Amino acid sequence: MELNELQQQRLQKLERLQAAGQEGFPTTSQRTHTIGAALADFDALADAATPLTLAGRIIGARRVLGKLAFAHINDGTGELQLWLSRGDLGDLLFDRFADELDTFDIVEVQGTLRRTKRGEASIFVQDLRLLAKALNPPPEKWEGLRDVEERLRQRYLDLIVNADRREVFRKRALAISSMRGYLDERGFVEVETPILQPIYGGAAARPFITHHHQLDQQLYLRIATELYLKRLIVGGFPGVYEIGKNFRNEGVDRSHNTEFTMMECYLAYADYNDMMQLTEAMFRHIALAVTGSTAVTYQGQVIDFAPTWPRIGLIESIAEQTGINVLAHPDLDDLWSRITAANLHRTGKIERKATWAKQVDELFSTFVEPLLIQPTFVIDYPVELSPLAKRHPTRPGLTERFEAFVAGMELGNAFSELNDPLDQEQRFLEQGRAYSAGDDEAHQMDTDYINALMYAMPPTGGLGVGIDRLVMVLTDQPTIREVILFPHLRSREGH
RNA sequence: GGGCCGGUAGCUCAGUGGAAGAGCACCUGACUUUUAAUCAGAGGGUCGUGGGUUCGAUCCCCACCCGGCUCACCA
Repeated sequence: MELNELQQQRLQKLERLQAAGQEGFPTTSQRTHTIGAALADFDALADAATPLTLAGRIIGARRVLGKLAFAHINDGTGELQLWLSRGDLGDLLFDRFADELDTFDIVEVQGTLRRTKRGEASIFVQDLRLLAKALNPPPEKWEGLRDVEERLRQRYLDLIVNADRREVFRKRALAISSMRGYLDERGFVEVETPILQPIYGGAAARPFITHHHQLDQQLYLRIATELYLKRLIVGGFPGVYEIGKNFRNEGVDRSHNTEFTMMECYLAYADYNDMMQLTEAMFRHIALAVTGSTAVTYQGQVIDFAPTWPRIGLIESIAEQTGINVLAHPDLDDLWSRITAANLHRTGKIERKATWAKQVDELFSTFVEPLLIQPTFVIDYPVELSPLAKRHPTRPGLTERFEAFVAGMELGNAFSELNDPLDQEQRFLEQGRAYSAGDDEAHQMDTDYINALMYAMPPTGGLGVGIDRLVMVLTDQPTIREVILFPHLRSREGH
C-alpha cells in the first residue's frame, strides 16, 4: 500500500504511540456512558461531578491553544466538546493529544461534565487514550465531501462527514419497520422466497442470469416475489408479505437502481378495492411514523398522504391528456395511425413500440404520469399490460389493477389477482407471443404456478410497493441513490 | 446507448501553448476558555489514462476510463 504524505504522518504518529507503549487499536472500550446518555442527563451528572468514561471519533478541527485544547467527539448517539488543559492532564497526555492524535481518530476520555464559560456542554478530560487511529485524513473542514462519485464510492466517509445522511437512513429503517408493524398487526405473515429462481416472473423486466454448477442449471435473480407469494396464498396463509431486493437488468437513473427493495403483500379473500384502502392506510401510517405528519415536502412540493386518494381510470386519463381512446384502437397499427394522426409522434417523445400494450404504457408514462404529484390511484389497466391481473367484471379488455403514483413516480402496483388457471395459461401464452414479437421483458410460462392455481387460489388482492422511492419522498431526496447505502457504480481500477 | 458538462495537492476549487496556484487541512513555532480560534513560517502535484500536433502540452487534437446532468428504457 502506498501512503501519501498525510497518511504517512498519521502512521508515524501511530508508531510513536506504540513505541511509547500505547496500543494503536486496543481490544475494547471501557466507556460508562454513550454521549447521548451523558447529554440527556447532563445537569445531574455535572452537578454530582460524576466521573464518566466516554468514547467517540474526533470530529472537526482540534483547537490547541498553548496549554489548553478543545475538540469534539461523536459516537453516533451525540456529540460533545472535549476540554483539555495541560494542568489537569499533565504534560505527557496533553502533548500526546496535541502531537499524536488527529481529527477522525477514535478516542476514549475520562472526566467530569461541566459547561465552559460560554455555556457549551463539555467533558473536562482527566485521562485519555486512543481506541483506533485514523490513517486517512478528513476532507475539507467546511465544504466537506461534495464530489458525488466519492460520496457514493466511500459512503462510510459520506456518513462520517455529512451527519444528515445518517438521518436519511435512520428514516429509511423507520419506514420499513413501521410498514412491517402495520402488516404484522393485520395478520400478514412475513415470509422469504427464493432470490435465485429457475423461472423469473411477476414483472416486466429483463433479468440477471446466473448458473448453478453442481446442478448445471440456469438460474435468474428474481425480478419480483409475486408468483411465489401467491403460491403461499394457495397454501392457505390468510395473508403474506415479503420485503426484499429485486434485481432488474435495466437502466439506472434517478428513480431506478439495478437492485432495489420492494414490499409485496397478498391478502386472501380481498380485491383491488381492498388493496387501495390498505395502501392509503399503510402510507398514512408510515408517513406519520417517519415524519410525524401525513403531509411531507418533497422537492418543494407539499404531498399529503391523508386518505382518500383520487382514483382515475388509466384509459380516461390518457384520453384526457391526448384525446385518444386507446380502446377504440385495439391493435398496434391502428393505435399508431391514431397517434400519428394526432401528430403526437412529432413531439419527439413518442415512438412506435413493439406491442400495443407497450404503446399504451408509453402514452401514459409520457402524458399522464408526470402530472401525478399528489398520491393518486390510476385504475383499470388493459389485459395486455397486466398478465397476472383478474379481468374487470364490467369493463371488457381491462383488469382490476391499479398503480399508485406520488411525485410523478410509481410507488405501488396492485391488482385483484388472476386465479383462473386456464385464463392464466392463455395470458402466459400471449406473453410468449409478445416475446417473439420483440418484447424482451415479457413473462415466461410458469407451469408450476399454473399447477398451483389448479388447486384453487381464493380471490386475492396483491400489492407491491417500491420502498426506495417511498423513502425518497419521505426524506425529500432527489435521487434513488441517496436512499440506497451502496448504489451500484462501475468499478474503478486501483481503488 | 445518444447529447451536454466535468476529472488539477488529502478536500473545495481557480488557472494558462512557455517555471503548477489559492483556501481549508497537514507540518514547525507562539498562545490557559476556543467555537471556521489567531499570528508567523515551511512542505505537499504522474494536472484521469494512452497516443498525436508542437521547439515546448495540464492547456490544442484523437481514443479510452470514471462520474454528473439530460433523453431513451424500466418500477
